Amino acid sequence: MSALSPLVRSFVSHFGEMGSRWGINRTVGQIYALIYVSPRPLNADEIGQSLEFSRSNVSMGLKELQSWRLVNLRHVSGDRREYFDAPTDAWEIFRTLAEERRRREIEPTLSMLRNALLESPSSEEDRIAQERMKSMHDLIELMTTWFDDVQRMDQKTLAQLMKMGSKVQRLLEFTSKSALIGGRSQRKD
Amino acid sequence: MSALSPLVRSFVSHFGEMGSRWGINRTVGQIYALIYVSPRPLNADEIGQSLEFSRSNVSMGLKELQSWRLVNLRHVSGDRREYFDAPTDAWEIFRTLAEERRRREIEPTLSMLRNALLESPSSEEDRIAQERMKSMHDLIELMTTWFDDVQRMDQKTLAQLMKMGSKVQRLLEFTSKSALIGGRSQRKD
DNA sequence: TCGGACTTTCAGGATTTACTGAAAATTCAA
DNA sequence: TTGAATTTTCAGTAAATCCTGAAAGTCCGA
Repeated sequence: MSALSPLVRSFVSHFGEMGSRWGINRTVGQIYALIYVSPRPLNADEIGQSLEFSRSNVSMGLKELQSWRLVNLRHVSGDRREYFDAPTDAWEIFRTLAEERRRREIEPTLSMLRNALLESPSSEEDRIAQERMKSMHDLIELMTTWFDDVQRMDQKTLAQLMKMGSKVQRLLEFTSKSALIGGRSQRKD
Repeated sequence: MSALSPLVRSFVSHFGEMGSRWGINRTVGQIYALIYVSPRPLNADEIGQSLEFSRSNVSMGLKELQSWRLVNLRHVSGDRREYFDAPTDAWEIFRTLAEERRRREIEPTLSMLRNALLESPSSEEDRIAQERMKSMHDLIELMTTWFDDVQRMDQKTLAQLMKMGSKVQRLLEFTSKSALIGGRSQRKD
């Protein structure tokens, strides 16, 4: 990690250390951190030099980050090399991460559960197992549907909702009495 | 995986395969899946036999699952062995998981960011880096505070809110006009 | 306090994952 | 086309992680 300020260095190191907990490796975490705080797009050589990784390692790390949609490929005019920067809008990053994790970590399970629930249980044990799978399935489905809905909301509304926190409860109590706005009567649940 | 029904077997295998994406290992994933669908608490020997893992591996896996609070230790009267079962309430499981992930995967980063934001930037690059760290910090803090709030809500309200989905937007628009319920005016933001 | 039933620890081997350097592939200007 | 600049691939090695069996530890009834 040559020529990095102590501030950036500690940020980058932290992302390296946390990487494995977050399901990416040390290298990928550090590359992301470096790009995220960089004031301008970086090319692979710069990254490799700053972090002291081999050129090929940087190349693979960038591929991984692109697959997570956490970095953007840029071109600098008059330069053939590929430059990378990262979205800086925290909400956007969060949404991207959530989408990707959903696709990789949740959808496969949802689909396995759906299949399992089609079988007819052949024993009491299986009946109970299936019952538990169903409650897991239903919660995941509720949450992902909700997440879809939330994603469709504009950022301002979302921020307002989050800042309200649990006060939204009072609001719901009030409206359910006055029947101003109902739930989703059309949805089976 | 001896003596498991095909239904349970495929559920268990799936958790094994997904384990690494979820930040646990294959063994731990499978042990959890087995306990989750089991109609009664299981002891370590039963688990080891069903999954064909060594006794010591089961022991370590159970420790890990206990540290995630995903399994409960039980005692069966007249039996000295330790038995384990898993909470079956999906909401409870979700909350537990969210709390533990927060503690392990988010809090350390939040605290690193807080430290980094105390420094005074010694260059333009550091100033920009710090700015980006601040927006990351602020979003994480907003989300975790919101999560705390949500956790305090009862399950019924929460389910209602989620089922409403993006319709909550109309509700917020309505109330902000009527000024019935405000945001958190006391919070600096 | 002995001994057996049970659980945990841990060193070392097995497996998986990460990383490198060299070579191949691609891209583009001339 | 050619060839220099750049990126990607990949086989081999390094490192990390997982898993096991053996031994140590704990617990409790007799």
